[in-house]
Amino acid sequence: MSGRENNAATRRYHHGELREALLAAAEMELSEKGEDGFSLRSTAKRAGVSHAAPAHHFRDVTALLLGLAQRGFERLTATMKEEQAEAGDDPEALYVASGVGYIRFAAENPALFQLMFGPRSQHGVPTEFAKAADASFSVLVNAVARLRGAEFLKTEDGWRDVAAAWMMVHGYAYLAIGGKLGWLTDQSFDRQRPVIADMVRRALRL
Amino acid sequence: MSGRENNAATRRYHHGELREALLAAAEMELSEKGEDGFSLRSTAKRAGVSHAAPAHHFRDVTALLLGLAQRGFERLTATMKEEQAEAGDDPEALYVASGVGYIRFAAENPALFQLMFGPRSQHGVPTEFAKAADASFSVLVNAVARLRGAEFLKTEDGWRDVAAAWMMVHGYAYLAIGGKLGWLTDQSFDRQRPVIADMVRRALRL
DNA sequence: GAAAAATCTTGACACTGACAAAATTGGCGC
DNA sequence: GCGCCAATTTTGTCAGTGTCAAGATTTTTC
Repeated sequence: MSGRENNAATRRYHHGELREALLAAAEMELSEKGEDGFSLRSTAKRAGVSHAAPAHHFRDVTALLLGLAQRGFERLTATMKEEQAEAGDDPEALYVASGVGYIRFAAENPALFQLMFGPRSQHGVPTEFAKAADASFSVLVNAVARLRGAEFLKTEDGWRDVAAAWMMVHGYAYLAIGGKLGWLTDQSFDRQRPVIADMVRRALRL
Repeated sequence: MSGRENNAATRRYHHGELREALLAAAEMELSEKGEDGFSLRSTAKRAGVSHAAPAHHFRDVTALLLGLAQRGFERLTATMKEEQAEAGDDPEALYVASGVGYIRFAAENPALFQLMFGPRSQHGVPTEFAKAADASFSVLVNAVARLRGAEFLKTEDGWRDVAAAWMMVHGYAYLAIGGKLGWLTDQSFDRQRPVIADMVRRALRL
């Protein structure tokens, strides 16, 4: 025997997967306490290591949160593609589905979503982070491209369409999280779908 | 003489207007260091008082920031009405102007704007705060009402219009602040106005 | 199998927000 | 004028935070 059971992993001196464990612990910490109230020491405790252990995997607390946000973008991309997959291949349905996925992710991961677009994620982010964020953005861009044509996207009006779509879904997501849309968000997400579809279509005047 | 000059006020033992001075200092602190990095002790120092002085005017740091956010909403309301005043009395121009004001305020006070809609301002806010926030919202609601008719606003479709308008301006504001709209925000605000008008009109399919 | 690198722990430091107790001041009745 | 009370501010303290340095332990490499 060798005392190899613990919270998150086999618990020897060298954890082995501490980086992953820290990200998982950080997500729990984030969704429980919010970005304010988030504590590095507390997440370390959650992962079953000492308070200084994270330093070898993340330079500082911002680096940890940025790593978490990066994972968030990857999952956001996945959620949008998920919705797309269930929408068939009609371009308009595909476009709407992208927006629905965006908003569903935000509703299911409110604290994480706010972190992904919060002040920490704005200036001077590492390249990998920017790539993950761009990938999410691209899902929307591609959906609009399939609807309007790839050529159109190179024009000013094309970018306006993309921007409008993004603004609309982002605004929906943010206000919903903030509880400003009580008459909507009191209902189940499935009952919001037609409203979301309406909103998303407005952005492109569909 | 009586040693009555200092940073913010006349600097006797009883400050006299400490509450105001703290809010002013807090806004500087916020725009310089952001919501992360905001320090109560540092703002107290800015206002020229000891670290525990704010306690008698604000229960804790959240109460101070909420007071600041409340002022923010009052100024947001003012900015929207300002734009309305310069827009004549055409209902559509009035509606567009409301959105422009919303976005201009956000662009001019990014950190404050994020505070006003951040996690701190979401659950269990004091009544006065909610009133100030509602007042800002009402400017938009009234603009839509003047455009669509007050009766229409009581219907589901009416609320959808209001929500769509809010989502669009909020999304624009947030993405602009986050630097996601570089091709737009690199330009002066006045050159953004036609784009903003376009976006805001999309929300109501005008 | 020993040396080197990576990983984790312990200990320390300055800083933070919050609380308690003492000090200072302004306002009130007299 | 005087004295007392309440409001305000200061000083002192405490637990908790993020980060750094040094030591302990393990894995890897040669």
